[in-house]
Amino acid sequence: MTRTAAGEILTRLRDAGPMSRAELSRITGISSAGVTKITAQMRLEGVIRERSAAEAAPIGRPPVTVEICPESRYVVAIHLGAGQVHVALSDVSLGLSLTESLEYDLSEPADALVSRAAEVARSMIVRSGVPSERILGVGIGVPGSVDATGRVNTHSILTGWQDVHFADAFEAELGLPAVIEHNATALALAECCYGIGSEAESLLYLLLGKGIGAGFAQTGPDGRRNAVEIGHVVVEPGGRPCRCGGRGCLERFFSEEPLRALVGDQDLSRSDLLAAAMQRPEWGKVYEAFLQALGTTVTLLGPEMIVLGGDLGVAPEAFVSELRRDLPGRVMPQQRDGLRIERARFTDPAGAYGAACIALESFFYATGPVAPRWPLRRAGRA
Amino acid sequence: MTRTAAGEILTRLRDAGPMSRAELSRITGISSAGVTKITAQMRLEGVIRERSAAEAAPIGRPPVTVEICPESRYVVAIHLGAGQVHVALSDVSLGLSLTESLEYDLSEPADALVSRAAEVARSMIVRSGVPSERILGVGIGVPGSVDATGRVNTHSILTGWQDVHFADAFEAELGLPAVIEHNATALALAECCYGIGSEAESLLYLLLGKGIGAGFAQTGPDGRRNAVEIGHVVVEPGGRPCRCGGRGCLERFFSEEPLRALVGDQDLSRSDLLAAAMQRPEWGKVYEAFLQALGTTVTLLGPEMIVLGGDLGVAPEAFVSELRRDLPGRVMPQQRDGLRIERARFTDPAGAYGAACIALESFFYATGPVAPRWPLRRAGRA
DNA sequence: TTACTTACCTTACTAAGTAAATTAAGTGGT
DNA sequence: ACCACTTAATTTACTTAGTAAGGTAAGTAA
Repeated sequence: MTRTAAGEILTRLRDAGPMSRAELSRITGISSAGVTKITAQMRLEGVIRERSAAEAAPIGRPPVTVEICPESRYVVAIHLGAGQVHVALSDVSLGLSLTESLEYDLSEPADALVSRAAEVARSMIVRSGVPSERILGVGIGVPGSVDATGRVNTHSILTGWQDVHFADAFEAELGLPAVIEHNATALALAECCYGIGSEAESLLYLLLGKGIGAGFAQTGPDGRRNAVEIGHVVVEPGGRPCRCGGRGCLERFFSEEPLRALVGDQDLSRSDLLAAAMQRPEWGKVYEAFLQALGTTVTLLGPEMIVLGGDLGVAPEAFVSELRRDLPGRVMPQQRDGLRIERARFTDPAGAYGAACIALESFFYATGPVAPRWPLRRAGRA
Repeated sequence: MTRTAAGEILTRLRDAGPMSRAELSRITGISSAGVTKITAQMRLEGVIRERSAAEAAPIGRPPVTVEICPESRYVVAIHLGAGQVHVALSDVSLGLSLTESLEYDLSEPADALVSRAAEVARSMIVRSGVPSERILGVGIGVPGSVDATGRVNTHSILTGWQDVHFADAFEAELGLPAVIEHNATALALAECCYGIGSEAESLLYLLLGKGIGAGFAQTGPDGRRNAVEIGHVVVEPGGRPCRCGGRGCLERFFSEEPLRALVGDQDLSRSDLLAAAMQRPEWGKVYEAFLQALGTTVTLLGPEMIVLGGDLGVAPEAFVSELRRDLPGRVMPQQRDGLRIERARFTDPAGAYGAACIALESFFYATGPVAPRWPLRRAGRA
């Protein structure tokens, strides 16, 4: 979706690392004059800097390498998880400088939650000492579906939210532009751009927690991204009823509650749950259901990589190696060859990384539906 | 993916019908000055015309309605189906003025087929009497996967083609720019833009023929489209081997060959096959497999409408009504509510409509990866 | 020193739009 | 008949984001 030459240049510098203006011109197709002009502007804005040339070519004028200044701009990341909110401040290389979390009750009204999260964000901004004009915007990750404009949370099963205008709400609270995205989708993009999937063209991010969800992301201009309701793929037609209204959904087999029931231990930490479940005789059926749903998802969406996130990111090595062994047999040969299965790189406040990534795409790399905000002089004019 | 204001205006005139410049400005957000300038250029080019105003508002200066001239430009459509090629000439409203078909053997080399198809296209262009500068380009529908650039047929199971550069080949043959797309995907877009799905935001096109395939299309800027390998969704793990390399794929249950085996009649026409199959006692299992794969596909992709194409487009009414009754129970409630199931509007040389649509998107409405070609004066300068 | 190569910058230009003011073409009140 | 009012369309002057062409910078090699 990269639209402007400036966004294209920044994205290349992020993905391929520091390089000379000449090389930028070659790989982007932008004229060298254009690169000069745009990089000059960016240097004025403090967004990129020159670096004392690396290995010069043996001939001709040695190139000057330019690189992104990670701390030149920041975004606020707000991850609304199941009962927990993470707020963080991220630089443009997805480095989180401050993070904070807060608990909430799933029945808490959305607007009350927005106020509390915004208060945390405000105090964090103050504490960080980052001048406000360097903070470009807010990215919000939500545990449910998002409309096409990236402003409304249309539906969240877990909390019961319906058509909540989170972007509007946070913009009003913080005075910064905001975008929202589905949690797993945001994480898919984060892994795709900055994490384990940076070499892959497309990726499916699997998120196991209270439920099981997924997101799909693709790099490049016109790279699409979308939520994937893998938790509600039917793996046992006519099976047990699911909160989604269907029957026999994957989530009724492979998510916290059914796994806990399988293990029969309510005190086990969630990260140990999978290891314990794998010891049970009934595990085979659960694993088969998971494999079937995942195989179908890969067949239909064709990702080059599967990234295991949430509790799957800390799954026992046996689980990962079994999956690497068994999944290829469930997908088409063309997909099978290149298919990689990896653990997620971003953990801990994983959702905050996703939310930050979404904000960066929109407000810094200019690949989202919103105009970039880093040219400060233009923003100052408004 | 609409990028230029000109493309945006044309797309609106297509989707919402003729309207005044003022209204175009309002709904697109383009300044009224811009609309004036752009429409003036388009009128010069002969692409749009004014119409003696419709019902004027009771107050203020009466608006002048503008509309697209369907016969102002043409594209060549080439549909490469299973053993049959359709070549057609289409105006910008997807009206096919000439169509022709030719048979080929599935083992015929791709380049020989290109030559023969191109020869048909050349003679058709001559016969049509359309001046060559009004023919914008070629759209090619292929029975397999296509790379991201819209130029290479990476893989076709039916014919065994691998990495065939159809766009390059037809450009060389015809001297016109070319784009390719997966057949079912092209048809999805055609139904979405001009056919039964014009009110829907997104749609899944199901194509039953020798195999079963599908395509997904979404309207609007950033509207994505992609092939959907529904035929290779596994509906019976460990089942009968499929030519794709997997086992128990839907295509082993629900496509020409297995249906014919079910009915036990080799002479039945393909359009009567489904009706005959529905009478057999084993139909229930086949239908269940279809329902399961389709339900999962809808869950994962979330289309607003399902369009039945190919032999499904002429399926018995009983089939369609059963599907309308049974499918909603297999998808999530949010998807269930708005989900519509309809027969395709484009039949006969259906694939040609798809191919034409793809060409129009790229070369006229400027929503594809290629620059629009309708401004003749610019093209003349090159 | 001179020739050559590659990197980068400057100038002049163009494409594609916008904002603000102006003109056009109707209605209805007096 | 005339004028206020409204909406539509156009014109003018400007802005933004680039490109093309050519010049300058900074090194190596003979």
